[in-house]
Amino acid sequence: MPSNLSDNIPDIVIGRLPIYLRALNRLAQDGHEVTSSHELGQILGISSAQIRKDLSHFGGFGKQGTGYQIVFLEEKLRQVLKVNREWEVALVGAGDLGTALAHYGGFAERGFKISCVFDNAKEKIGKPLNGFTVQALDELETTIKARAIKMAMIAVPAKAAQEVADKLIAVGVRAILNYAPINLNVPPEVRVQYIDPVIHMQRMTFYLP
Amino acid sequence: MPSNLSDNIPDIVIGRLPIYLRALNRLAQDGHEVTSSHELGQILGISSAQIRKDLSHFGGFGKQGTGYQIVFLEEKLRQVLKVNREWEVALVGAGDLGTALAHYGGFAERGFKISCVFDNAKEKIGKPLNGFTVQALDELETTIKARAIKMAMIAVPAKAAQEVADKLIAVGVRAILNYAPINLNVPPEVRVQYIDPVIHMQRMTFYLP
DNA sequence: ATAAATATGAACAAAGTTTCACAATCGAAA
DNA sequence: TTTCGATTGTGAAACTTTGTTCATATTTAT
Repeated sequence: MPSNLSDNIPDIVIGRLPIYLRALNRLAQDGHEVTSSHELGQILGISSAQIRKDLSHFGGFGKQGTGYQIVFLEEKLRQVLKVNREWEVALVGAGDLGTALAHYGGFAERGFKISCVFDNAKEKIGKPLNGFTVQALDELETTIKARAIKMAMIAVPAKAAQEVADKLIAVGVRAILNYAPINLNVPPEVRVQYIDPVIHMQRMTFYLP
Repeated sequence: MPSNLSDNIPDIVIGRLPIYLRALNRLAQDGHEVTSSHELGQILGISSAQIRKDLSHFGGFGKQGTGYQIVFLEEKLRQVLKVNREWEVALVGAGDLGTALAHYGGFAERGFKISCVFDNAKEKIGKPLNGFTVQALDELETTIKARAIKMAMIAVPAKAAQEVADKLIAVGVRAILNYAPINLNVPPEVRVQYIDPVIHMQRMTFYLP
């Protein structure tokens, strides 16, 4: 009898759900209506048993003999992941990277709406950026509290990242996507995900001759 | 008796080494000369035992009672990861993302030199981009083979990514950093790492109230 | 010199994750 | 209606990863 209520699902399982969701999107776009754990596993390079076991944490979404209805499974996964609604996201840092993130359409498309941008450089404050006005860091507290924003992206230099994170957490942010190449120290109720492309590159060179 | 020779080290261990290296860099920059598994663990939120165990796969780099000499350990980790030299990298895709990647200084700084850029859009080919000239995809084979390039980044739309990957692999690339939001099908001798920021965001919303 | 404190590396134990294997179920076809 | 092939969901087994403990080595303080 599986349950949706924090059954203490392993984090590694949660980490695979967005990948399943992305593959299902693609299958649906390509006109498929049903799929199977075997087919999904083929696409993703994961065993079919693992996919079935992962999904079974949240309920029986498939039909024996048939497989999974793609749109139904997508809907269920969106519910589980809480991405069946729009999330407002604060962006801190309006340098090259911050600017690129503000312009990237993929966030809004998939439910994450960047809704304010902060920087502390005088020459950037007040400038328009893809529909926003870059705000001073001083305004971070007011803006984020007023909108009850819970998610943020950090795109500032490494030496400023911890301080920015502390500020964000103090005003209620609970999930941070950190592009600064540094580990953040955060309390346990705050989630952090890291993106540092060099780390990924260094992880691959080990296997090269 | 630990060995550097592919002792079949778990990939998860390899994945942590770049993170150790990044933290060591930072400690060195801050003027530290030695550290301990305990201190590193504090910084990274990892147990000290795990750090010692990970490192012991490659040799005894520390001194009992003292800890680890930072520059020595950095050098050893660079050797293990094969990042104690410069790697040439091909970039495919000169759109917004590709352009941002070409301009990002962090790759060259840490040993990954983007040394050619490809796109198939007529209006981009021949244009200068941070010191390179954007080349047509037709020239991919000649250029990559001539320079014996083994690493590439894919920054093209999802629908083109698999085809690009196939081309790259055919001409000798063995490690791919894929920014397209799609899983690539590759032979076992090729490593792929994925960067899709939305996936990271979706992984965090599960834990939000 | 000696004792106390610190820290590694290795062996062992515990916890967590993945795979296996199969009963139960479904839909289609004879 | 019965049979057949396909496919799920799941408990048990196998495997991987993490954490604990301890013998030993080094440094520092007395």
